[in-house]
Amino acid sequence: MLDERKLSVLRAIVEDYVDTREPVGSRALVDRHQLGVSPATVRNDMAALEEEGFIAQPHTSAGRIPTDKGYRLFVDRLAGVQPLSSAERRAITTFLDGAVDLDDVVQRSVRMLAQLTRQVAIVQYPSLTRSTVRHVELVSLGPTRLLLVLITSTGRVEQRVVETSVAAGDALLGDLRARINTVCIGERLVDGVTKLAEIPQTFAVNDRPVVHTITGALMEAFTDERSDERVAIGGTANLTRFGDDFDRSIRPMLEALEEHVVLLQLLGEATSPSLVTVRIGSEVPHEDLTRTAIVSSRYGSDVDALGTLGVVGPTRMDYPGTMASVRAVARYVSQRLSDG
Amino acid sequence: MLDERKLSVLRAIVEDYVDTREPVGSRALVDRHQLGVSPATVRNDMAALEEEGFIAQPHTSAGRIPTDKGYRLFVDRLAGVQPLSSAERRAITTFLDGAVDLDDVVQRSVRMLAQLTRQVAIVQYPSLTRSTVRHVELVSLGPTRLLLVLITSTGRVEQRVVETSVAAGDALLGDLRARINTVCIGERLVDGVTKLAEIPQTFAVNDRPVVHTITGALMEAFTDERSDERVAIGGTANLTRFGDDFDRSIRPMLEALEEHVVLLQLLGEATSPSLVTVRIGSEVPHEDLTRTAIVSSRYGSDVDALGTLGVVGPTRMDYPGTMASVRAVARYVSQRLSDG
DNA sequence: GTTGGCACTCACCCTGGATGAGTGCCAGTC
DNA sequence: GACTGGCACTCATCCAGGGTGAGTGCCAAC
Repeated sequence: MLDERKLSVLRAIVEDYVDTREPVGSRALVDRHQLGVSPATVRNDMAALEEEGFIAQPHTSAGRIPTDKGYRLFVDRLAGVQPLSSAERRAITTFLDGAVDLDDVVQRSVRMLAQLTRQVAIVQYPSLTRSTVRHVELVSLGPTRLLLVLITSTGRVEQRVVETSVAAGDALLGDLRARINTVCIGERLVDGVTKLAEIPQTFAVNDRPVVHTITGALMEAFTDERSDERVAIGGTANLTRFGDDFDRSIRPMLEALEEHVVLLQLLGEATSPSLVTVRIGSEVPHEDLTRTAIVSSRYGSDVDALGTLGVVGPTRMDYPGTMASVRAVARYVSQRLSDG
Repeated sequence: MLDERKLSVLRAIVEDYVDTREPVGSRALVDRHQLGVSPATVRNDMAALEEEGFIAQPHTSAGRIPTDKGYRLFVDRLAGVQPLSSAERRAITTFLDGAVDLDDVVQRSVRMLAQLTRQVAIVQYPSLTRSTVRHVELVSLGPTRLLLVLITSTGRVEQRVVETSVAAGDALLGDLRARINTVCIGERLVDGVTKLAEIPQTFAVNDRPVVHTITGALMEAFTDERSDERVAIGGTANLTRFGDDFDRSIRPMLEALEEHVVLLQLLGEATSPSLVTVRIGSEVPHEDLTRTAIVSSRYGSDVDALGTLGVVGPTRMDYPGTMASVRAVARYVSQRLSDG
């Protein structure tokens, strides 16, 4: 039903449309590509492709543009993997190597991704619950006031202030600090919680209430879901590059991008690391973004994803290039965060 | 030269133009305001105001719009201070009280400000160098690897990884940690640096190189200027509300907003806390933002500003309302950060 | 100093015809 | 049966031209 040449025609249409932003006609197609057939033949193929729903006409006397279904086929079957240039690889490495801490890594990744793809980039901060504990610190702020500091292997720092009903002595605090760290360091936060729960029992009955308050607050910090919701966004100026009629819909798109929770849903459904997920137009589960495509990838180790990153752009985007960039940055971030 | 009525006319023009986004003519003016004179008289006043450069005509047969100079006069002399409604005050307090840590305070402030003013909001993270030290922690990551953690009174956390040439024993580290904290806690970071510089001499000669490496890295963290450059932005979707011809210039504006360093320059010139600074159109020292106005205020104690926050909007904005919102949020943030 | 009247300007809107890219269909060719 | 050239048709886009009306500046009168 879809022979080789029809697929070539579809590929050519996608490529030209991505390039020129204009509906592509049969004549232009044979001029720009070596299809070896006449415009009339291409027209027949186009009619067939339209019949199948892969391309459409904006209006009667215009050329064709790919539909979401067309892009989908293009991505699944036609897009060759286009590796990054070595210059681009170098740029990623040198720019991101300059980061001094986690915030910096995330910020720079967003910038890099936005610049490489010339689209809106989104990077989720590494999930807290799936990170491992590097260190827990208890800082006394006053007799009954305590600052809890949690440092994860990915470099995230979380803090909480706790009020205890009675003062906790320095000796007790030191003891507790040591106990917590021996038990938790290297554990994933989800696992650390169960370890923390057992700690109070190992203390003298008198001390248990205070210890319980502290470990309780720490357990809360370990499992705070809100902390998993942090994202960084960059390259919003590229929204305007979408062009033409898209400018009208910038508003809702910007609004959607500010709704970080929504974004995370969109990104969250990406599959395993090293795989790049593409969602196109109507496949995007958000009303205001049905005219966009989302290219995303998880980062982290293969067994345990830490977070997701990706870009949002017009369905008319350079899929092979974008996918390559997203994959490259995801790989870099994975590696960077795994060895601290 | 500018009698009372001419000023009223200017005020009326500004208010109507802000309201309707359209050049305002003499008839509309007398209809909407109780000026007590006829359109013809208003026309004479308008001619005088135009002569002085406070208003202008987009084209011959159109109404008048205020110039930057006109807005300036409006802000300086005509804008009554418009206090926030008690509902708005409550909204600010309850929403911001829910913040759990510094990141949260900043994020929520940005959102609040963007929502109140319906414009693009910018909040600078509290300056590191002007904050005071709450706690310094040394975490051993390996025999010669150390994680330095600095926590400030505003809740900022900075971290650095240091490699030492020789291993630092636990006793030494404990000693050093205690020494650093006794000396630095409560000090502003700028002052802490000088205190840190004296620490190595108080240690045994053998230990000095290691101690020196550590305090050196810490001093660097204390004075890292890049850390002062963090800002949060929100409400970019409101850019599209600028309307009309502004939509064209969204691109450069978004780009300017992504250049955080530039933003800080713009904000940085704000004066003391509790005062609100307004820069209008050509007064804004950035090429791509000459069609915008910036309303900003410092936050922090009166003697020592910690950072700046504000909004960027079209010169055609509700100055009294915006100034009130900016002042209110700045006050809240000042108070919130001063008592941790 | 203020007002009503009046001529004038000019952006904006609507209309209608010309233009041309692109299509679908069909008869003819390999 | 697949491909091709020719041809009539469609329709968005562009451009010119006339009408409309908001708003002004000026002037004479109050």
